[in-house]
Amino acid sequence: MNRSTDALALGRLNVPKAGDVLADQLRRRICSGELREGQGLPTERELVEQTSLSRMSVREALRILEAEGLIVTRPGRNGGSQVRRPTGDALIRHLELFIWGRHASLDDLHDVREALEALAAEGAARRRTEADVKELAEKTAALEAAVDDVDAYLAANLDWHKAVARASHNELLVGFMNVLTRVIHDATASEAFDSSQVRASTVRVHRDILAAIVDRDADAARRRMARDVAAARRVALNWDHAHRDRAPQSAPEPPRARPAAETAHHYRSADKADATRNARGTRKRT
Amino acid sequence: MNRSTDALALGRLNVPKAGDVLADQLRRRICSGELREGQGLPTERELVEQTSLSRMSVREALRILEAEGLIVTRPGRNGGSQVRRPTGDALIRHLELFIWGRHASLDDLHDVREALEALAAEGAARRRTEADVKELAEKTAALEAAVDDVDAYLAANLDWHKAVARASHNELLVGFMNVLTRVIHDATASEAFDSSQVRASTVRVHRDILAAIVDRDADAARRRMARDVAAARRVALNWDHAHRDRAPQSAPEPPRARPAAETAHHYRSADKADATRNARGTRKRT
DNA sequence: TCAACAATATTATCAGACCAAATAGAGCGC
DNA sequence: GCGCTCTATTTGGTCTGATAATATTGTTGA
Repeated sequence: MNRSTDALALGRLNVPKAGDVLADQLRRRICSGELREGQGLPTERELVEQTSLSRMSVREALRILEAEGLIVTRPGRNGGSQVRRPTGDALIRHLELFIWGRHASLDDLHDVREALEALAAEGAARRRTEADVKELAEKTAALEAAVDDVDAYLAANLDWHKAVARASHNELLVGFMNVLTRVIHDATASEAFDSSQVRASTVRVHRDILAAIVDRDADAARRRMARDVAAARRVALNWDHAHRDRAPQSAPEPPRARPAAETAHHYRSADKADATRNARGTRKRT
Repeated sequence: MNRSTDALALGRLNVPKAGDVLADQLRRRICSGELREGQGLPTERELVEQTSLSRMSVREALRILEAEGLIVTRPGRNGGSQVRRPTGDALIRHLELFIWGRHASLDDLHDVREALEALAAEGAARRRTEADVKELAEKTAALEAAVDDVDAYLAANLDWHKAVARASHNELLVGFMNVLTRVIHDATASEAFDSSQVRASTVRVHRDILAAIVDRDADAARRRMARDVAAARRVALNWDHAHRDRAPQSAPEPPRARPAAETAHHYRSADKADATRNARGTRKRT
């Protein structure tokens, strides 16, 4: 055939759209510090004038930045777009999608979670503040108090692990752990923890971990946390293997390899920090 | 004042826009498996008809999903939107923005990476196949061969680490490591590894790790990998501290703390799989 | 003084058109 | 028949202009 079939093979040539390039430019200006947090960005109509693009393309650019968490934009008179530092929320959303896209098996998820939980415990032992200790003590007490109610116990447990991650003062770790614990939690039948003996034992281990964090004993914290998480994994997977035949809840047949991790893990309104998805849009026209 | 100033304080009430709710709905349908990879999604005009929204809102929804990596959309006759599993690219972008926003987190990033690399080495030692060993041996040899060229060495190094993750047969881990190594690589000045002594030592360690993986000695693999990555982190950060005063390339004063992570981490055409951002848009009107 | 109301700035949305790109298929020459 | 080109059609990409919703600000009257 004609030449250049092998050399210079530039596949699929991604043509950027108008909104994309504007978003790129604005993003660069924001990240370079030229536009600071707080009030920034011209109004849409000013941008239209400056760029000589259409309103639509300008809005697309703003929408992209908004999805990235770089700006928030409000309607109304002193409205417009303000520059923001991205919080973890957007990152978490994308992490969740990423995990979904990988069809990771529950085993894989647990492996990664174990590694990160251990890291969190270690970091917490190293960098905890007094306030962290206070919070962790409270969460531990709450966990003990909830030991008789399976669902309350699971929620408290989730909460406790998140608090440990926070105490490590590693924001990235907090984000990863939030997502992982949530996905695993959603994919795990709560009946697996229906044994009060299991729960009591976990509470004991958690108290030991807390002690290690208080003592700033990073090594003990890591070891104990690793054991705790591994135990939880065994409990969950054992139950899962024993009851594998339960009815799939809604999707008729997730035909991928490992159905356990596939079914239920998207958009649960489980715990805190889920306010973004609440407001029901009751403002469509007739 | 009037009542409800304290109780029922729902602040800032996030009003979702039309495009958002459509995007949510489509996302749910995609993630539930109702829409599968490959051809999917109706055309824009069909969606307009079905939802009785305007073309603009429909396009906003599609643009959101596209930014999330869930769909790709191509113009032209058999064009339209295809469902895709998100690759790491979108996640990489958001991770970079995130660590830009929390300016202290290059350290955090390294912490997480250390934990995951160790896990990868351990998993590789446990679950490697003969093919994995063969590939790892090749990559190790390539690394040795590239020891004299800094850039080639760094690329080979990246490649080697990815191969280890693959050998662990944990899809999630592979994805995470791809993302993390890429972000760290982009944020790290290659000059930091300008010492051939450092490189030679790293090669030696890598050979030891490979030996441990071949022997299925998970513990040794984990330990050695942890040491290797920690050493690399020290090298990078030391260089960073020593050269903190170099001129920032364009922005007059990035007022945040760590300029190293600020300058060069967006849109690098470093290694493979970066064909998406090349095409220069030369199609604006007169 | 202050509460209701009008003016206004700004985003959100709609509507309809036209442009550009990619493919399918007809037509044509060999 | 085979392959090329050219045209028609489908589809996303963009523009224009107008209207609605929303939030702030100023004003006015009790």
